[in-house]
Amino acid sequence: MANRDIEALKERKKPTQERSRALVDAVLEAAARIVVAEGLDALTVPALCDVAGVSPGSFYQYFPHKEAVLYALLRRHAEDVTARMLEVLARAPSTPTPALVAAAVDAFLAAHRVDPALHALLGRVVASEAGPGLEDDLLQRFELGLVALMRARPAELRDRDPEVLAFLVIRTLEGVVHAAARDRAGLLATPAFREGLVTQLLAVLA
Amino acid sequence: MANRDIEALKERKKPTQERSRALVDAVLEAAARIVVAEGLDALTVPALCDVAGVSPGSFYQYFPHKEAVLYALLRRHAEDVTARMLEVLARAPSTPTPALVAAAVDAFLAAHRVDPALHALLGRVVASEAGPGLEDDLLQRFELGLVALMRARPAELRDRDPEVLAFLVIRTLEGVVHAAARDRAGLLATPAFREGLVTQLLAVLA
Amino acid sequence: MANRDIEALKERKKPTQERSRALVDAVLEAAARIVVAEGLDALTVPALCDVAGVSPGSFYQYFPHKEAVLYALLRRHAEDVTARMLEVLARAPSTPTPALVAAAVDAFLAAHRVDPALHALLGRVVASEAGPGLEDDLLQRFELGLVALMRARPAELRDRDPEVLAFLVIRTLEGVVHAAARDRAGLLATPAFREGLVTQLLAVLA
Amino acid sequence: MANRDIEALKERKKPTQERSRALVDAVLEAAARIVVAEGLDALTVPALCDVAGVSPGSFYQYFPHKEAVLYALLRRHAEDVTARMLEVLARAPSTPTPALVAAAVDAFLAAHRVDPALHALLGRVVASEAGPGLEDDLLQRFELGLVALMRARPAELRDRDPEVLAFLVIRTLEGVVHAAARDRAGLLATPAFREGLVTQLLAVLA
DNA sequence: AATGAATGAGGTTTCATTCAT
DNA sequence: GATGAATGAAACCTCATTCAT
Repeated sequence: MANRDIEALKERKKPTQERSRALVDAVLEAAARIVVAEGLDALTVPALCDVAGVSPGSFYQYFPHKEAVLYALLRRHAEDVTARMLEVLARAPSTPTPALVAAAVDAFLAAHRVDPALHALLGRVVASEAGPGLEDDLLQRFELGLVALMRARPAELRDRDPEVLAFLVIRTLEGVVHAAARDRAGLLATPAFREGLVTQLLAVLA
Repeated sequence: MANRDIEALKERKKPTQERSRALVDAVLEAAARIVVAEGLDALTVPALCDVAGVSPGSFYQYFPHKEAVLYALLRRHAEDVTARMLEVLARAPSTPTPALVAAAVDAFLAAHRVDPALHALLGRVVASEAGPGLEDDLLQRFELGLVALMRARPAELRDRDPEVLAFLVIRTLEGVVHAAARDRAGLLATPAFREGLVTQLLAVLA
Repeated sequence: MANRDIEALKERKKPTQERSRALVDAVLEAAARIVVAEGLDALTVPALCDVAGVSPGSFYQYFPHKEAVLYALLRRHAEDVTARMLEVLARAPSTPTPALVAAAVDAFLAAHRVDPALHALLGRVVASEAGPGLEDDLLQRFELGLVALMRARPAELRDRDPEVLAFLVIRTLEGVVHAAARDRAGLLATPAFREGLVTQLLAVLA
Repeated sequence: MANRDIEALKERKKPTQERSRALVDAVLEAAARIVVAEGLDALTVPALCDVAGVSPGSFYQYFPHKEAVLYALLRRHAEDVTARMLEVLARAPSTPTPALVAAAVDAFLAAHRVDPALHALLGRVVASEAGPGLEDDLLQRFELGLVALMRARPAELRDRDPEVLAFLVIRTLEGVVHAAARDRAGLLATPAFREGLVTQLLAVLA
């Protein structure tokens, strides 16, 4: 799965029609199934077309290249997670830090409780292939939100660099939750796991 | 980069001669360079052979398949990291937890300061491709060491599950450090980053 | 030319369209030409594609593997021969044994007069590579027909085992005719050759 | 297994030394084993060297190319068979035709009762690859002997062409016996099979 | 707008053969 | 004379992508 021109992602027809939207959904659905069941290498265009019930010609009318499918999946996931996190941050002003952190952890865990295997995989894709730049606009909104939040509570921030702390918090969440999703799916719903995460992040933030 | 028979890794000739050892090293070196510079998909056998100055025939005399190169790289890294961590743990009896955690973080950071881009890739991508079982014997020795350590300090462990805590600690280290290695290499040497990590892990462990 | 999964033969697309039928024919034609001119080892996929004017991609859309071409050629030949022989056997009830044997020999010779070099190769090499099971359904129908015929003439069969006799007859025909096709193509049309074969087989059957 | 320069066969060192003779024997032995057990395609130089316990360098000191091994095996078999047949023919003057034919069939069957699978395979090799020219000097001595014999019995030959008859006899023997060796090894020792062959050949010859 | 046949580049791997030691 | 590491040509086959229908 090579790195590909991310800018090309918008070049193709936007699936505004109802039928086209269905096609795109079928493809993404199929991609998720294939990738979870057989791994990234099984995500070939023929396989995708077979599972999605779509012809290669149609496929290439909505995706500029194969990688676009993964990127779309990734964006979907990133949007979901970011939305949940921003929602939590939005409640920040009226919430004490410990409750806020707990809520954030819960939101993050909730986002990863649906199809954890897929999310773990997507995490890997981000880590390796797409690298920075794909989901960064989303991730950064979260990071910026977090930084803003911390700056708003200088007593807890003390004289530390909020950007470093935000980086730590977000990457810890991602790293640990994806690792659990991949290797110990059972942990995801465990109170001990959640408590640990909350403790850890609270220590950083306050 | 498909998952491949890990058992086959020992089937090929061991490079006992000096000449062969040089060949294997050249290949690993080349693989690291390619992967860091152009990504996992650029790691093809022809590319590998070109960069390493080796013929495909020779390559396949020492590696059962292409993936074996990555596994070898991974094992190398895992051995390095584990050795460092176990060394720290060995000093445990006479060291208070905060100093221990700081030492562990330092050791982990030190291990990732050489070729951080490669390590980020290895840690997150290959480890999961190869699945559990490749570096597990190494990783688990570290995890078990950590669990033992925590059980030896029941006052700090309280009634929490040491295995969950060990998982959190190790995956946090991996996730955060690899993310930094990939996206913000500058952070790796920052005191703020190190402090943050220590604080975080200490919060979990004590 | 390794033995290959015979079951896979039906996995590929059946050439229903006119265009595809032409492709398959071109490939078989090319295979016959190559094999006769340069031997079995010259039958490589690149050579096949070059001669047939087909791309490897297209080739593999209609043949599951290289061997399938030979199998198809073999089946074609076996079907031709078997059809001719069964046709002769069908006339059996009203025909005395000598005339029947003469007719069978003539039919067999006629089948091998077109492209004898190819048939010699197919008959002796491929039949055994593919092992029993590829043309067996065809060959056995002939063998069974022969057995039935002999049982219907117990005076001539006497107390001998018809299956052994059928084996002798069929393998003699094959062996001798293929040898002639290969080494002395001139013989195939010779009355002396034909008479000799008829005499021989008649001696076995009556 | 490509066709190769047969003339090159004598280019290499003749194994006159005792040690060399052992090497050549080991290689031929190994080749027979491989070919019978796994088929012609498994006869690779590495496999041959492994099984024979010989290094490739040594191998190429005694064989000009891989094919030479098969040719040597073939020559060995052809020499064995021809010797047996000529021995039978040598007794001809004092023996009536039926007894002679029976003796010839017996000799031929005896030659193929040792390692029939190998002989069936060699028969195929002759048929397909080496073609005419490899064992022909041997085969022709047999054929010529047979022709001479028939000419010596003009009453039985009548006005038929002895060369055609010799061809029929020899190819029948080869074809039928090799087929039996390959597909129905059990038949080789059967009286019914032997009787059938004798009857058949006798009908041609007398 | 959809289809799916065709393309052909290119990847992995093996193996016959040579040659330095 | 023997070894076995090195070579590199070449085979098989897949797959992303295009384009005629």
